[in-house]
Order: sequence, then structure tokens, then C-alpha cells
Amino acid sequence: MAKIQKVAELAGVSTATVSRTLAGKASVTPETRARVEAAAKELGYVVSATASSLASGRTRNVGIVMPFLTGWFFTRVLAGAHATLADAGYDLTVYHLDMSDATGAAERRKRLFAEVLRRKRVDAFIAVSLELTDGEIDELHALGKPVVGVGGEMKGTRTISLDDAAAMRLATQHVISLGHSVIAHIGGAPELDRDFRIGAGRRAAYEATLREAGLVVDERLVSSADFTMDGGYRAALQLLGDPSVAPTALVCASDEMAMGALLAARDLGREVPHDLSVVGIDGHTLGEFWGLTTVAQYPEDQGRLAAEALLRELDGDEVAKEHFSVPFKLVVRRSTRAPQPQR
Amino acid sequence: MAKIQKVAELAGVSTATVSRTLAGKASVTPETRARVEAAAKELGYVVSATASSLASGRTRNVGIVMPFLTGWFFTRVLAGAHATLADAGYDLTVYHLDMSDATGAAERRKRLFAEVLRRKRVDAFIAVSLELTDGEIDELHALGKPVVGVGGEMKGTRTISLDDAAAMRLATQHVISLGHSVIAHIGGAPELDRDFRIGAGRRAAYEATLREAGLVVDERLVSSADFTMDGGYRAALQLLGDPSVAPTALVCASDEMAMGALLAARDLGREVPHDLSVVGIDGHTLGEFWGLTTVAQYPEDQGRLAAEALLRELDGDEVAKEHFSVPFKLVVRRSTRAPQPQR
DNA sequence: ATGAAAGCGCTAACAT
DNA sequence: ATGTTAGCGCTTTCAT
Repeated sequence: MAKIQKVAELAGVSTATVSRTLAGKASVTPETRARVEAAAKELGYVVSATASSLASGRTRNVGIVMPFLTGWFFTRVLAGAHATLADAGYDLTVYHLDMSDATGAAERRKRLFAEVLRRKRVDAFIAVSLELTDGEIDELHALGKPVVGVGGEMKGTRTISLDDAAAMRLATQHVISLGHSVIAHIGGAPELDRDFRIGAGRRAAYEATLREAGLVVDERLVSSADFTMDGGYRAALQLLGDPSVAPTALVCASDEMAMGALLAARDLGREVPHDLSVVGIDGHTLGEFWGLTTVAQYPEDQGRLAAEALLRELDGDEVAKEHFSVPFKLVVRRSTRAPQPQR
Repeated sequence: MAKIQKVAELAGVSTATVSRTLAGKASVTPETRARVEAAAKELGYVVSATASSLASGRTRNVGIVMPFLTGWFFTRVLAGAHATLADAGYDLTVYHLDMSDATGAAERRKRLFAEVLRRKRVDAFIAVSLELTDGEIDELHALGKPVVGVGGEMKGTRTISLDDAAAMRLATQHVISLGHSVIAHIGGAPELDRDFRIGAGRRAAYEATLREAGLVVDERLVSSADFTMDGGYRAALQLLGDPSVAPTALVCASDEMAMGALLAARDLGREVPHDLSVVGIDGHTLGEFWGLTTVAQYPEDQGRLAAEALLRELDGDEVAKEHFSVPFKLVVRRSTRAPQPQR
């Protein structure tokens, strides 16, 4: 492994000049630059990240802290952030904030803040859908490094996320505008609300939108699940099986639950969209396959935006510590249409 | 940010002793250890990863190189590796080996090997389902760091993966033992074989198993797709729609394709398992929901095993540079049963 | 524009 | 068992 000294000798300059050249600093003559680059190339020299970090105080590495390492939303945020960072020459180190109640989860969580995140391995953090205590938020900020959140707001932190209420409002208005008036809802169960109180926010928006349209909110039309397909299936079975109500439309707080609902409808002999319109939120990859109408959000873009904000802040730009609402879009497919005369 | 010197002063020892103590070295008296730990705690001292790395030559960080950052298999391998590494006090840095043909993919790929992986940010690598050229494998080994592969073999490298042939054999034998004799197959399309030639291997095993059982291999019973649900759906539509063949069982090279096939069967009015038995490979999380019989593999465990092997090698243990086949298991659910007299 | 040299904060011989 | 000290490989003033 060639070191900077070798390159300097071969190029006939000092190590300082090599350092400047490879760091892309301006104050190097084109001729010197060429010689240095040639020498570096010939020796196959690549700067040592550790030595550079120690000397400069910058690691060129970003940490991403996530409550789940799998899952549609999380993996896409990761991919988006990675793409942007990689293009900027940054690496991405993953930290799992264990929010389960598995053995040792609480201790692992404490250690993450007390030790792991403090070892100066990264220049900045991306926090994805983290439900942190005030103490933890303070610990995060006490690291003295830029932090940007994705998915859900965090006080004192720049955050980037979907406006849940607006998205749900759009989904609900869509079926209302189609002429539906008996509209059911599958939301996130509060106790299973891993995803940042998203369930509660979306449900409230559903109810508010109905009221604004002069429709009544009926408890029997509302159910909740855990954001999974399986959960959506069960909840829909309950909702659609109840003979005392007859919804013609179903608004789900996530696409995965909506897909489960699609299956439940089939199993109950209800044809979508003839007998029932279904709309979800997310823009899940599989939605196309299911012909699911949805309010799409773009988690990959959210990851990108977070990384860009971080990069700007690391470049010394002031970044507003406020919330930024990401774009979302109604994608109409085959699962929704105007209510049909029943057969 | 307290440094080691402060801790040494507070504890009344040298920095060397502080270093030894916090590194968990044996040669420290319990009393000294206690004093040092108390001092470190009081000052909120955590070693600087960069300084420690530069001085010791060890980063306590592992790199994981993956062709996809999303996807059922990949994210689980990541999660498993992360869990094991985190418990050992290691961090995990993610590198995306872009194998797509998007703009700049080829160049990004070249740079990954030429620069990114060479900056000494990690002590070792986990390579997940990587189809590398011989040159790239050499570049990887030239880094002089332990490498272990997951999913697919890599010459000269310790690898951990499913025995695709054995898994497919088991799936096929399962339906044969149930009494099926007209057995269709949806494999991975060779040109879409992102997953390490898995498609070809599994298909060959399907055919061999049929022959061993004295059954004929019929081209018309074989189709292929891209390992997705959508692809499985389309392929199954073709297979089941062809009036010249009448398979009573369908063996798929992945669970996602099998789920697509389940939907296709429904749409064609074929009841599973009465009219058609379906079995997949993977043990996908959604399989339970679909009642899908499958040969389950455990990618999270594979990630764990890879990390453990790496950790052992970093501890100086010799690790055999050979292939290790991971366990798999037939999980029988509602999608398979003996062929029924047709209605 | 370039060079000399002083660290960055820690670890690991080596010495005791 | 503990202390002394020389680096680890760079970056960055400060000179020139």
C-alpha cells in the first residue's frame, strides 16, 4: 500500500502538495497537478481514510440510524441516501436502533447513544422514522454533528417527510369525488404504531375529510392493523363481513394493508372495483401489479433529499432546521371507480 | 470531547493503561480497571474510532457489498450481519455494487474497486450475491482483507449459501411424493438472472429430479421469469393457460414468483390446492399469509454466519476458504396436496 | 504555488 | 502491572 510519501517522491514534490492536489484544492499549477496525479495512478495510491480523518477531523462517512433494516420504506430511504452520498465520495454506515422488546433491546439502544454513535466514525447522521425520547434527541444533537430526519418530525432537527394528513385527505377526497359516501378506513393500530404515529395522523385526516364533505363518521367503518398485508387482510375481513354496514370504498393507511384488503374482498366475493373501491398510501412497488390506486410518496427521493441537505450543511451552508414536506401524488389505477348499482 | 489524556490524569495512570483497560486487555489490576472506568464514565469518554484505527491498523468496521439495497433476501442478509457485528462492537458500512445498466453504472462499479474499497475504512468485507469478474475477485483479495461471500460461490473465497440444486430437488420431490406426475416449473430467466445463476441451477435440479423419478421433462411445462411476483404471475398465466398440457403441480424457483402464480391460478379459476399444488423456494415472510408451501432458507442467519466467520478470521483463526451450504427446510402449508380427481 | 513541520488521538513496543 | 515513547499516515498552518 503506497503512502503519500512515495507519491511525493515520485512526483518530485512535498507531501503537502500531494495532499492538496488529491483533495482538489485550487492552489496547484496544472503541471504539478498532472505530475502528482500520474504518480498516484502509477503507484495505485488511494488516501487512507483513517489517517485523513484523524488529521482533518472529517471522516467523509455518514451514519444512518434506522428502527428497521428491512421493509419497503426503510430500504428505499437507505438506497436513496446511499446513491447521493456515494456520488459525493461519502460512505454510509448503518446503525440499527432496536425498538423491539427483544432481549437486550433496551440496553442495545442505550449503548447506541452512549457509545456507538460517539466514536466519531461519521460526520453526520440521517435519522429515519425515529421515535426518540427528548433525552435521546439531545444526545444526538450533543454529538455536535448535523442531523437530518426522514419520516416524521423531530424537534430542533431538519426533517423531511410526507404530510400524512394531506396524503390521507387526498386519498379520501378521491373516493368522495368519485361519488362514494360510505367509506371505510383501515388505519394503523396505535399500539402497533411503529411508524411514527402515522396511524393516528392519517385516521384523523380521514375523519376530518369525511366531515368536511358532510359525511358521517361511523365507528363501525374504521378498523386498524399493523401496516402489513396480513393485518390489512384481517381488518378488511372484519369490515366487509359486517352486515350492518356496507362500504363502497375503503381507504387504507398503507398500500400493503390495501393489498391485503384486495385479497379479503375477493375471498368475500366482492369484486374490486365494481363492488368496492380500494385506495392506499405509499406507491408501493407492487401496487402496479395489483392495479392499486394509491397516493404515492417517494422514499428513495426522501433519502436523497436528506443526504443532500446533510452534504450542504457539511459544506458550511446554513440549513434551516425546519420541517420539509415531500411531494406526493395520486396514482389512479384499477381499484377505484364510481360506485356501481349493486347487482 | 474528552480525550484519553484527561482520563489518564483523572485516574492517575498513563494513557497506555487507559487504552489497555478500555480495550479489555487482561493485564490490568481490578483496582486500576475500576479507577479508569470510573474516570472514563465521569468524563463521558469514548475512544475516537479514527485515532484508534490509525494507531492500531484496525477499524472495527466491516464493509458489505451488495448488488441491491432493497429486496427480501438482501435486506435480511444485511440485518443478520449487522446484528452479529454490532454485538461484537463492529460497525457496518454499506457499498452498493451497481450491476444495472443505468447511466454511469459501469464507471461507478470500476471506481468502487479502484478507490472506494481501498480507502482502508474497513477490516473485512462481506460480498452478497456478487457476480464478479475474475479481475474484480482479484482486486477484492488484493485488498489483503478477509472476504466472505453470501449467496453463490466465489473462487478462492469462503462462501455461505443455499445449495440451490438440493433445495429445488426437495421442492420437486415433495410434490412427486404427493403423487403428482405432471409438474410444471417457473425458473429464473437466464437473461434476468440477477441472483447468481440461481435460475439455471434450480431448473437443472428440477429436471434431474423428474428424470430420477421416471417422469418425462416437457418443454411446455417450463417457463421463466425475473423472480418477481409480477413475473411469476405472467409466467403462470402462460403455463396454466396452455390447453395442451395440464400440470397438477407447479414448482417455482422463488416464493415471490409462486405467489404470483397463486394469483394467476385464481384468475384462471384453478383452485389451489384442489386443482393445482404450488411450491416455492425461500421462506419469504409473506408465505405464511398465502399458505404457501416452500423450501425455506434463512438469509438473516446467512448474514450472521458470514459475520461470525469474518470475526473469527479477524481474531486470527484460520477460516477454511471453502463453500458452506446453509440449512434449508421444507415448510408444508396449504398450497400443496395430493392430486385430486378433477371435477 | 509550494515546502517544512507540527500535530490529529491513540496504540504498541519496549522498558521497568 | 504499568509507564515512556515512537509512530500510525495524513492535513494544515506558517513560511517562503
